[in-house]
Amino acid sequence: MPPCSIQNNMRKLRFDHDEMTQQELAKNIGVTRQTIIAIESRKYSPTLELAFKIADVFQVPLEKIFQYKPEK
Amino acid sequence: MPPCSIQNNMRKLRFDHDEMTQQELAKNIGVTRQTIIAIESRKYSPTLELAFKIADVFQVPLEKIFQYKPEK
DNA sequence: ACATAATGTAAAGTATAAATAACATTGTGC
DNA sequence: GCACAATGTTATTTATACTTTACATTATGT
Repeated sequence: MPPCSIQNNMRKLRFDHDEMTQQELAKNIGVTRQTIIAIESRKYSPTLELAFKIADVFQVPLEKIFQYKPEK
Repeated sequence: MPPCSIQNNMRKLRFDHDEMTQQELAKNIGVTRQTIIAIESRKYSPTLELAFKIADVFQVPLEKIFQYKPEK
């Protein structure tokens, strides 16, 4: 099913960061693990706040993690 | 009253772009004028999709428009 | 003064992100 | 094999972004 229109490479970033688990990431940015799962699997897009927080954790610019892909 | 934690300089960008009106901007990105008002006045943050679309219209990187300011 | 364009404000409804909880799957090590 | 950690799935609920409508304010021009 066509999830959301925002791509991301959080999985790669987690593993590049000492194989950080979803649980750890969730705790770092103050959300639940389900939210991480949903974003990684593109069930839905994160809010802008969350996107910034995630970029903060990985110390990369937001656009290096999230890319907008218009549906068509 | 500090509503949302995301700052932006959309007003400046609109006027820098030939005084683009809220109505025009709204139409360009496919939302209503109320949404533009709410975001500009920081009643709430845009979704990540919307933030990307706005950056697209003004042809600047997302982070040049929106800055995250953690509440403290 | 009047008309109109641009911006602002507020209420009620819809859509979606995030929380919470319970259970299922996959993988790794012992 | 079993135990446990990490990830995935589903469902229900809460919070919030966005829409729609209607009306108010401010500015500009004739």
